[in-house]
Amino acid sequence: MPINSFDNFPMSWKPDKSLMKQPYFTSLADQLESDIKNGSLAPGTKLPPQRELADYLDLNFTTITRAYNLCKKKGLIYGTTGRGTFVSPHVNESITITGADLSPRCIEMGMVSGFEQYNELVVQATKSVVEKGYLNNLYEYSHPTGHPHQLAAAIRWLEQMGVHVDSNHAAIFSGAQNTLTVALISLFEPGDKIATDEYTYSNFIELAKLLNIQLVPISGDQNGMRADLLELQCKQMKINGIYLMPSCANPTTIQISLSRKQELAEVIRRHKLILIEDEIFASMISGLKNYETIPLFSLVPEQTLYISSMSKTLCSGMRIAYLAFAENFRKKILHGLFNTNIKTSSLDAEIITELILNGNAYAIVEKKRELAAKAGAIFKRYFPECPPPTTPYCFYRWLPIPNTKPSFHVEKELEQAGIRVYHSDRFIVRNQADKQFLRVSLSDAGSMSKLEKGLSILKEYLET
Amino acid sequence: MPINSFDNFPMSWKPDKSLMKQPYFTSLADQLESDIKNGSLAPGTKLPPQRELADYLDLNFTTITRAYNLCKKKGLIYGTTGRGTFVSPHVNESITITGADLSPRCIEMGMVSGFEQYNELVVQATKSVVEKGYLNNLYEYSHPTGHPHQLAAAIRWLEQMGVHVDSNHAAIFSGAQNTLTVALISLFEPGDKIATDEYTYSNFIELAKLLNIQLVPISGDQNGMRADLLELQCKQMKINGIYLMPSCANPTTIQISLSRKQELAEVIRRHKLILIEDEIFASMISGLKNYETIPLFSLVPEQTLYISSMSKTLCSGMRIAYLAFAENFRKKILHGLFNTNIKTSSLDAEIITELILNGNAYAIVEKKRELAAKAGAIFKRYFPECPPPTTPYCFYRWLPIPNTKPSFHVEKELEQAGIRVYHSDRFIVRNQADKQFLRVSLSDAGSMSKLEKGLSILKEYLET
DNA sequence: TAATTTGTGGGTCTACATTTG
DNA sequence: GCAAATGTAGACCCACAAATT
Repeated sequence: MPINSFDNFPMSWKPDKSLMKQPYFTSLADQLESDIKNGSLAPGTKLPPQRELADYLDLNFTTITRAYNLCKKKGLIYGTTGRGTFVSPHVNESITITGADLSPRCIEMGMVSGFEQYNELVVQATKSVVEKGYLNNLYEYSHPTGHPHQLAAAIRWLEQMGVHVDSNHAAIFSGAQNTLTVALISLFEPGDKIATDEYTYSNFIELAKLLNIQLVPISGDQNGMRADLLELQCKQMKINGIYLMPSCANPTTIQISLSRKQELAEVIRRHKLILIEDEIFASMISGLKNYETIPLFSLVPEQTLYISSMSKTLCSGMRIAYLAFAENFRKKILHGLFNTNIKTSSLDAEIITELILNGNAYAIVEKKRELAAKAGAIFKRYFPECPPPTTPYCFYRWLPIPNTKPSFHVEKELEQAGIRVYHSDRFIVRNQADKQFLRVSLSDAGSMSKLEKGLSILKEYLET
Repeated sequence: MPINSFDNFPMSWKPDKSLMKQPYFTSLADQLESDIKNGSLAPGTKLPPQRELADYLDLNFTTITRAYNLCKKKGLIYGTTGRGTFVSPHVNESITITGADLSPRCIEMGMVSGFEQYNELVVQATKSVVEKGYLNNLYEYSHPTGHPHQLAAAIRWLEQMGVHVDSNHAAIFSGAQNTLTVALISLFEPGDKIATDEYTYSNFIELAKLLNIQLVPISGDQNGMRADLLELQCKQMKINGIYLMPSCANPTTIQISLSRKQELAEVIRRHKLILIEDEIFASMISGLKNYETIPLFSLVPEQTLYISSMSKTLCSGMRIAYLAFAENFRKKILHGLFNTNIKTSSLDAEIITELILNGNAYAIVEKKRELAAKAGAIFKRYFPECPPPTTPYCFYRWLPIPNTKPSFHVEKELEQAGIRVYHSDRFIVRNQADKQFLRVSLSDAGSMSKLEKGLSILKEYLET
């Protein structure tokens, strides 16, 4: 997507003077919003500078600032001092990834919900929970953060990820997305800023947009987000938090190196950022000798929320995630939990607890590792030139593609060809990127042969 | 709580001039916040007028406005043109009702989770779901709004409440509070205003506070919120939505009469308010000849979200609620659902579905009616002078008490005496009230004899 | 009823920081 | 490395509306 290169001669956007009425700034913002929404202002377009528009409309330029601010709050545009104001990417399409509406003749390589082949073990756990005969207790209203024995299992699980907390500093939530929601609502205000990777998980981008929280992208390299650039950005503006997926960034598959973690921790501490450490894949590498990892939680415990999702790891139908938090977040997080969810399904929590206690959780992880390795090998056969993920057992790949077609066309054409994959534009936090990628899920095709079929369709598409 | 009657001579609040530094408005807001939080400014206190403070601090008065605005956004204070600016009620205590931390020797008459005696039927439903052998399907990631047969059951249930929608206009959520969260996030912006009764559900008050949504209390009478006052308020300011619990307001037990519903619907339509119709108890009276009720949803369908919670009705351990919505909310609501929850627990949804399909949902409702009637009769024996609820089978009572002690002392003293009940101050939306009440839950004592014990403790306490 | 008090909303001015050329 | 372009932030002024006296 080229930035409008005519710059401002003539003005890239001319509001209709006749529609302007007091209050001017809302009137202007409304026009801008509708022109963005109806498509006459495409993502990436540079808007006229505030002073120029003010001149044109015969207003003080700070009135334009106010109009732009309204749209900025809605995530429609963003501005950089010295450079200008631009229409945000994907303002019109929702980039949310839901797994819904897939045509039955299409192979799923978009969604990453994580190898459903071993749900049978979860079914078994369900049966054994039901047979134990204490369901009645679970069905009463109590223990909104989780029943004591459920929390104990959660803590045990977290310990294996290197996160050590007691039962007053952990709680059971309804899945990772729900945990993120509560975290953002509880600890941030509308208008706050959170640093993220340049590419990050689409549903987090959308959630931030919903809550009027601004994401500030920080560039990174093969070791993860660059700490020096984070430091720089923190000096420039008030950044309130940072969102990271250290063991396997979604979608880029980058794992943050230990030394980078230490550098980042330093900056996080210095600028008092609230760190949201979203670990969907930590369990895949924890316990592996060669991939020993330590959570950022252990480096800056007093500022970190550590999220361990069980949905991808164990079973996507179970909406369970564990959150570990420090004492200074305790009151706010629990307050947020009570007032947004009241509590998590006791039954789901119990089933996951059963899986942890009877050891099958580990069996599932082990089997998913095997599947991930197998699927990864297949992928490598088709795309040997694709840079391999820094993390082993990653459930998806980040495939560079030629920069020829408008991003959403690529998705559509591939869907017509019979596979669903997601384009890098869905994951982009702010600016339009110069490179393009596809996130290729290896875990949801349904079988290895379907995966293989899907990859061959993809390869053929990219070669023509 | 008396409004500070010294008015402003000397000023009720003097910020420390030496602490003022640029930017003044944040500096001032910070001082105000900390003085409210540390208790030196009590709820209800009238703050100095903006111009007076400005004079004192040698600033322009709109700079004070900005400082006040910051605190207003946080819900710490509120202002009325012509009258002044006041410290909000319960700024320091969380009024959230969670059911947690009840001392074991205390009888629960605070929480209203709703007669857990029939959870055995839910256990049965769980077993039969497990035996059916299609759990594997439920555990895969699909149908984020609910599986088709689950939605079909939901629609059937909603129909019995007089709400008619198709499967594209209903979705399954993780309980009523979660539905409210998604509704507020999806359809409102920070700073928006929602009209409510003068007393309303505490967790809704807290949720609104969390999301920076302002609640505007509208007075009512025995037929519910007064439509003329709503009209008046809508003319005065931009109100974006309205929150009602028509069949049984929590905590006041008032049922909105049919004619009042029609008047309210008229105002709601005229001012294009988004109506959140929260029906926890509709199922208790639906189907009863003498209490026929029609939902506001049927009067202004295009502007209404109808929430039917299953947690209180059927089983509080099941986090399931149904939401019915009109086409124009569809996109936003589903977008909100996907990005805050991803989806609801399929297992919980399936169990509730099973209960609806096998008829036991109705059996549970019928049995809870009996319990509610029985508990109500006991209550009447102890407190014959307490005005009876307009709704039959209400799970709690709204008991007027003498206006002698500071509100939260009453709760504490009663807890020491052996019962937990909640004081009306917890439910108050804005101003301090002149009358005081207790909300007395009849449904959670555990047994009728415990309830009776609790009521006798309460009676004794009130008589001394 | 008119005058006063008080809060709200919107537009303007100035200082300043960052990016770009 | 400086000047110009450009966005950001804070304070001020004025018009106005509602509540009080």
